[in-house]
Amino acid sequence: MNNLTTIFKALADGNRLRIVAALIRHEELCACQITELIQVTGATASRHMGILLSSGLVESRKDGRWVYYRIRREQINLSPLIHWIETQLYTDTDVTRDAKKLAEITACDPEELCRKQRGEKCCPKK
Amino acid sequence: MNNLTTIFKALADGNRLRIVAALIRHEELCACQITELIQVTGATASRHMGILLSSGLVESRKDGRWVYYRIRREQINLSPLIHWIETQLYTDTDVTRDAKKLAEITACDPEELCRKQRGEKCCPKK
DNA sequence: ACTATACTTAGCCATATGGCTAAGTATACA
DNA sequence: TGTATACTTAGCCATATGGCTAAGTATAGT
Repeated sequence: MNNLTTIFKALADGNRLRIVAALIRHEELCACQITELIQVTGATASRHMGILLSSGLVESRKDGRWVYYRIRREQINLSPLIHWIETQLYTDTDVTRDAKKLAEITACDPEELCRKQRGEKCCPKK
Repeated sequence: MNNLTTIFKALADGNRLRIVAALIRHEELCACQITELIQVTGATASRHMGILLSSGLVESRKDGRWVYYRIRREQINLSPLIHWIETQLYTDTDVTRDAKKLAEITACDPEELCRKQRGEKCCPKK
């Protein structure tokens, strides 16, 4: 039951739910993309990802300086939950707004995105 | 999405999850039975039930001085979630302990249970 | 009408949570 | 080997949460 409360606690925050929704649609996102999406500091995003990781909902993969996150789809006992969330969010206005924003975010390299986050110019659109 | 975070917040507490688990098994329980199960004051139990009610997971029915709660099973979009929780908790040790306790609790009338909660003698077993 | 009582609401307190900044770690590249 | 940088961890602060007691509400029974 402790296990289950950890999962629900992980999902009981608007920003983390946005992240999960984003990962449901995008297969894999890197930390800076998630940071850009929810508009918090990298430190805050990192902590959210830590919570999602330890709940077992999400897994990460390190590639050089970059960390990529994805839904742990091989956890088959979680998949009905993920699927349910997906159906609940299918027509959600916040999620569709995020989806639009994510399209822009994923359009540029993480490389460029991070440059932008340090205040430099990047990514023609917006 | 706000709707969904409300649901997950409602489930992101050990005592409320115990209550949901109890209601999954017992169809209907009254406030004093829930209070007895999770061993908090009536006021605290009442607040937990308020949170579960406003999440839409649970509904209530008043019968005289008694209030009965049950899972809102007619909410068909919630039923996959409820079913998933059920499968997750099926072999859970905390839940089986609660199930045992609930058997004792439901063995006596709410009438008697409340008498016990005021410190009077009640219910032969324990 | 009055009292008892099952539950709810209000108000208090300790802890948990989510944001931040600043410092730490690890990796790429000159 | 040294610097830049992508992310993590530590520590701070404001707000949220979950427990309690006490007061309020509604209903049953005398």
